[in-house]
Amino acid sequence: MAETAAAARPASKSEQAYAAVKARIVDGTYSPGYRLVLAKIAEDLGVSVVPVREAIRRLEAEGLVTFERNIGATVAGIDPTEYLYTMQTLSIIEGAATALSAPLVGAADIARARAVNAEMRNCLEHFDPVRFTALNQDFHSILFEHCPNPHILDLVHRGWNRLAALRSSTFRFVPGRAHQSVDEHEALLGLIETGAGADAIEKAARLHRSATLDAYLAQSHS
Amino acid sequence: MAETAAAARPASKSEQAYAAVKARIVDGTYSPGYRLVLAKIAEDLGVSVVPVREAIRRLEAEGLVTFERNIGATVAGIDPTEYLYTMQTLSIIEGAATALSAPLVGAADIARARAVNAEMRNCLEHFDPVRFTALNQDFHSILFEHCPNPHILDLVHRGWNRLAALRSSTFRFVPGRAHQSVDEHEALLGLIETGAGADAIEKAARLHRSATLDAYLAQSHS
DNA sequence: GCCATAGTCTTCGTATACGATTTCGTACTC
DNA sequence: GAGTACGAAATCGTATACGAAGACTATGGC
Repeated sequence: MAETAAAARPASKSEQAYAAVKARIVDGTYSPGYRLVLAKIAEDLGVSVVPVREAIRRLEAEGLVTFERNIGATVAGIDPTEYLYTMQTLSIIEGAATALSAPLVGAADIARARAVNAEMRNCLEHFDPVRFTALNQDFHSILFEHCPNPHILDLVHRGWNRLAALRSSTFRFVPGRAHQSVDEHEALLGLIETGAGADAIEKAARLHRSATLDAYLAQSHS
Repeated sequence: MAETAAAARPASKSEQAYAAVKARIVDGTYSPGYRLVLAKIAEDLGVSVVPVREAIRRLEAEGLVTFERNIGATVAGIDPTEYLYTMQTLSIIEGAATALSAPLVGAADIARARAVNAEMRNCLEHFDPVRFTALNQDFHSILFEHCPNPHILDLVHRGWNRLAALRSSTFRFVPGRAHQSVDEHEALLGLIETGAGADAIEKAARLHRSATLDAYLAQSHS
């Protein structure tokens, strides 16, 4: 990584704190329910509490942590209904983003996506839920990153972050869904490739995600 | 002891600052492009800069202000593309919220909505864009407030706040759209009343909003 | 007269300090 | 022995202070 001397932006302490805490939440160092103590984090990062406070509040706004007045912050997650809400929201947002993005997705992008999907298919044999989930994110990123509306794109990213924070490599719980998911990916690519209507693409992308949610719900209710 | 309303805690300075600044943005005291100087706001509110800083950052996360490092904060808005993005996002989110909310909307709600719409129709004669916009928000609120997914509901509220901040009583620019809008409201109520499918309701709600956007675009491009 | 440069001034960024609030532990009473 | 009350420790909330970065202005050279 290029901290290329002078060219590197010093990055404010707030940013550093934000990135550091977010990374630890996403990678699981701070698991859901973990108590985030301002002073401790500040010391760990070698900064004062003020920037850390700001970072925590930003993470709160994104829904990665919950904050109670005079009590402190804890890493959000765990709650299954929270997972449900997040998935449902993401299904809507991501569906829209994918549809808006589709006209801007070129042949090269399709090829890349297909390569990722092939990797996912390989992954099905000796199944690794974490790797599969990572590839899944790569795949969908290719499809929605061209979305011309920055607000929607931002919401999609927030949704993915929340899911990551919830530590729900969903496929860990419903491995059977993985196979079907790969097939749906191919179908989705076909729709985009043939220039299908925005409605069709949106519906397909949305159903793709809500099907995963349904699989999870069916699993956990049994 | 009992949580009597009177004994309500004074609400943190951060909250006060947040509410105060937000109110001034929404009511137009701070118009788009206005330079928000931390020290000045802090003095006005009789607090220190730290809570104000936090408030500004929260508003930034909501998209009501933009913030540049070492430069300062300014009230967001003005930019027509920003308006476009916000409307498009809201059309998607509000459409989904309305559809999810529909099964929970009772006869009493329908009646209230119809009353509001009647007022809007009256309003058409001696047209007051600001009042019309306010009623419009009331109308839609009735339809989406029952949305069971709090995330989506939150996103809808953020969208409306952004629109308010942009000061675009859209109907000021496209008064001709108002009449059509009232009719679409009635159609939407009909769909909900007759228990139409979620797809139909979502599509109707979304089109209702994007039609307003299209009218605005057609107007401004001419 | 115009552009470049230096100096100042405003405003943000962060550290430190202190007061406020909550929680936990301990001792005391019934 | 259980419950309550008091006190200490931990943690958050906010004020103040100082250093740094950007922007304005004035002055000098071309």
